[in-house]
Amino acid sequence: MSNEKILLLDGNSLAYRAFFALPLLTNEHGIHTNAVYGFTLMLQKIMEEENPTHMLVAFDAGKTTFRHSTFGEYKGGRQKTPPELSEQFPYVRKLIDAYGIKRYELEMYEADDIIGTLSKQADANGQQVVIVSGDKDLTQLATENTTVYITRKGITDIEKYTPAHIEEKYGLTPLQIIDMKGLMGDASDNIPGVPGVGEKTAVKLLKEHGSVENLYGALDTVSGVKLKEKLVANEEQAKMSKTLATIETSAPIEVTVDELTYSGPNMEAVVEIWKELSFRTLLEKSDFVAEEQEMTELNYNVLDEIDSSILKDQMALHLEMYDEQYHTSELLGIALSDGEDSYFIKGSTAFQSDVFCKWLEDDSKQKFLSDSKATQAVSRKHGVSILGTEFDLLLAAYIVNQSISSGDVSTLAKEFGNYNVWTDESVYGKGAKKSTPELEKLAEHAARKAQAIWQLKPTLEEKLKENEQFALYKELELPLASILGTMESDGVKVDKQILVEMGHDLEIKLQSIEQDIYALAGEKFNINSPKQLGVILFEKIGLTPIKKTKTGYSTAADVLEKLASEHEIIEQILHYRQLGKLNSTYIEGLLKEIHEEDGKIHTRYQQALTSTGRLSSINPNLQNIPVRLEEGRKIRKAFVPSQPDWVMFAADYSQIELRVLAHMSEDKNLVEAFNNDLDIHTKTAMDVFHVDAEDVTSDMRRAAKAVNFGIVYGISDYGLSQNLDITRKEAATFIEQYLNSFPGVKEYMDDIVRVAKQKGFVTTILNRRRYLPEITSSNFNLRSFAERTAMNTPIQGSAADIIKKAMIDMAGRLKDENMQTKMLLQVHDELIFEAPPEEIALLEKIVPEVMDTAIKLLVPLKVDYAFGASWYETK
DNA sequence: CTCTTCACG
DNA sequence: ACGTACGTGAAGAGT
Repeated sequence: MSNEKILLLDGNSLAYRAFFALPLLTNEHGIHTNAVYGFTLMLQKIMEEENPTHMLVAFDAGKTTFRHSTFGEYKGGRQKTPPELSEQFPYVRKLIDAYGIKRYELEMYEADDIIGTLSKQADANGQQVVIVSGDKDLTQLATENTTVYITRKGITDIEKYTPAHIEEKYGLTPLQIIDMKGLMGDASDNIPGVPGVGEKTAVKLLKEHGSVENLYGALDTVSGVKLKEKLVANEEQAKMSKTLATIETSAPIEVTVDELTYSGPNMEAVVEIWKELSFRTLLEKSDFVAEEQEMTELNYNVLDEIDSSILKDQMALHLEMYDEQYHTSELLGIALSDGEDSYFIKGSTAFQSDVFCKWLEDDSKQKFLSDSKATQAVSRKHGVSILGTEFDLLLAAYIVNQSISSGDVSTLAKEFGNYNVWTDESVYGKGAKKSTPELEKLAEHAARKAQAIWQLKPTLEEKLKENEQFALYKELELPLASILGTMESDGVKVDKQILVEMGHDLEIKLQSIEQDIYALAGEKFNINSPKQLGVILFEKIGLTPIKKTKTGYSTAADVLEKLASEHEIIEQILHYRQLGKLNSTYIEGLLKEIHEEDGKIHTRYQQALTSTGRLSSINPNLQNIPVRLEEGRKIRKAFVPSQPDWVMFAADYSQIELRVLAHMSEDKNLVEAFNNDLDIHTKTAMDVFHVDAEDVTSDMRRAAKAVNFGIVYGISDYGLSQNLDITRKEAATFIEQYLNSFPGVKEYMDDIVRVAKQKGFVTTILNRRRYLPEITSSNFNLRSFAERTAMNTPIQGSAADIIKKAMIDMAGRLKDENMQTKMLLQVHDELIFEAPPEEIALLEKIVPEVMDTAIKLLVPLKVDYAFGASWYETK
C-alpha cells in the first residue's frame, strides 16, 4: 500500500456543473466567469480535503469519439454548449496550469476514458485514487482503492461512491452500474437502453441475473409478459447500450500515473488570473494576497503641524471624512503622500498652516486626488481653493469602467490591482456600530489611501490613453468636477415659508381625502400600503386586478386609471397619492435638507455613478422636482435667488436626444427636419400616418411623440403598446412606418447592436464607453435588454457629453465676462442660474450661444430659456 | 434591506 | 415563445 493519493478530475463535467449551479457572473470586460469561479471553488475544496500527491484534469477532445462508430446518435440531441460557457474553457485551462496541475485530452476519447485508464493503472499499483465528476457513470470505476466523488446540488456538496456505498444504494457492484445503464439507458447521452425499463426494474433484474448477458441467457425465468416482450424486442439495443456506457480502461494515453505529481500552485499566476476575472472574494480571503498586503511597507508619519519640507511639487492628497455627505461631515484628517513617505495630520489643523494653504492654492504644485469635487468642496469650506488638480482616481476609474461598484478608495484600488487599502467599513464599522478608530489606525488608513492614489496614477492614465479616453477624462470630467463642486457649495436658496405654507394646505386636503376614502371603503386602512389597498380594491370592493406584482396586486397609477370608471374611490386614491408624494418627498423632504446657516440646499452631484454618463443628484435629488402637473410645479416657487432683486434664469436644450440621433444616424429625413427647425413630433406624425401637416390631429402627434421616445429608448412594440395603450400589432405597425420613413435610423440601430456584439461595448460622441456583456447572452431577456441599452446609451450618453461640455464653456464664459451670475443646477438637458438683473440681457445672448456651440453636430442644437423671480417663473 | 410607487429627464 | 420601454433618487411598508 502506497501513501500516494491520485486525484483525477473530469474537467468538462465539473465546468458544466459550476456553470449551471451559479448565476452568470462577468468581469468588467464582459467575460463570463461563473464556471471558472465555481471550478476554482471545487478545486480549492477538494485539494484541501484530499491533499493529493498526484493530480490530473481530463477533458473531452472534440465532438466525435470512438463511441460514435458504435452508435451514430451517441450524445445526439444535446443542446449546444452555451457560448457563455465555451468562452470560459480557455480560462479553466489557464487556471489548471497556474495551479501546476497536469491536464490531458485525447482525440476520439472522452474524459471518462482517460480517467478510467489512469485509475486502473493506479489501482493496479495499489495507489489511492479519488475521481471527481458530475457524471454518475464514473461510479463504475469504484474499487477498494478508488473512490468516486459525484457533485450533488450546488458546487461543493459531494457524494462519495465506494463499492460499499454503491452496494448500499443500489444493491449492485460498481461494474454492474454499466449493466444498469445498458438496460435503463441515459437520456443525456442519448443512450437508448430498453424502452420502458427504468432504474427500479434494471436493478431488480441485475440482482437476479448479475449482468445483461446472463439476463438474456435466461430470459425464460423473467416474470412479467410485457417486460419479457420488451427485453426480447430490444436485445441488440441493450447490448449496444452497455457497450456505450462502458468506460474504456485501456485508452492509448501517453501519460502515466507517475508523471502526474502535484507540487502545489504557482500562487502568483493563480492570483493573476483571479485578478483578471475579478474574483474579489477569493482575492480577499487568499493568504497569498494577505501576505502580499502585509509585505507592503508604508512609511507614514503622524504630524502635529506641516513643515514646508514635506510639500513636494507632486503629491497625492486625501481628505478623510467621517461620512459621505461631505458638505456636513466632520473632517477627520488629511493624508499626503509623495510615493516614498506618507503623512497624516489630524482634523482640520492642516488648514491652519499658511504653508499648506499656499501649497494648495499653487497651480504649479500638482495634486493627485480621488474625488476632487469632494476634496475641493471641503477645502473651500475651510476657505482654501485647491488649484493644480492633476489626477482624480475616482473619475479616471469611472471613465475606464462605468460599472465601478463604489467610490471608496479601497474599492477603486482593488479594481486596479492595488490591495494595500483597507475598506472604510473595516476601519469604521457599519450601521449603528460605526465609529472613528484610534488615531494610529485612522492615520494609517488615510495614508494608505494617499499612497494608493499615488501608485495608481500611471496605471489609470495608461488605460485611459489606451482606450482613447484621456481627453474625455482630463478635459471634460476633471474640469467639470470643479464646476460641480462650486455649484454644490454655492447651493440654491429655498424659501422655507413657502414650503411650510404649502405643507399646511396639503395636510388639510389630505385629511379630507383620507376621510372620503375611508367612507367609500367602509373602513380605515393604510392607503399608503399597496398591500392593504389591494385587499380593499380587489377583494372587498371586487374590482378586477389588471396587473400583478411579485408580491400581490399592482396598484400602480396606470392600473388604477384603467379602473377609474368602475368606482369613485379610485380617483380619490390617485389624488391622495399625488398629494401625499408632494408632501412627504418634496415638502417634508426638502425642508429637512435646508441648511440652517444659509437657508440653502446643497445637493451633491454624483459624477461617477450612472452607466450612461449622466449626473445624478442626491441629498436631496434636485433633478426630479415636480413640473408636469401644476399642483406639483408650485414647489418650484420655493426655489428663489439668494440675493434680493436677483432672478432665476433657466435654459434647456430642445429635443437634444433626437438631435443626437439625427447626428449619429445621419438619416437624411431626420437631419433635414432639424435643419428646417420643424416640430419633430408633428413631422414624425406626418410620415408615420401619411398625412399633411394641417391634418395631424393631437392624438396623432401624441402617438408620434411616444414613437420618438420609443426610438430613443431602444424600440420594442410591447413597450410602445403599453405606453399608448394600444395593441402590440398596432404598435408594431407604427414602428415599421417610422423605420420606413427614417431608414437611416433603422440602419444605425442595426449597426450599433452589431458593433456592440463585436466589441462588447458602445461609445458616445466623446468616446465614453459602456460595456454590455449580456449582449451575447443566450437568455432572451438579458440579450434584449442589452440590445436596447446599446441603442439608448450612445444617445443619452452623447447628450450628457454635450451638456457637460456646455457647463465647462459656460463657467469659463461667466468668468471671462466678469459676471456675478452663478450656475446653480443641472437637470440633464437644462441649466439653472441665478443672476443680478443687470446681467440678464447679456445672459440672453451668451447662454444660448454657449450651449448651442458646445459640440458641433450635423444638425443645429436649439436652446430655449426663460427667467423670473423663482424657478417656477422660468417657463 | 427589498419591494413598490412615483417624481424627473 | 420568450416578456420590456432608457436613465435616475426618495419615501413608506413590511419582511
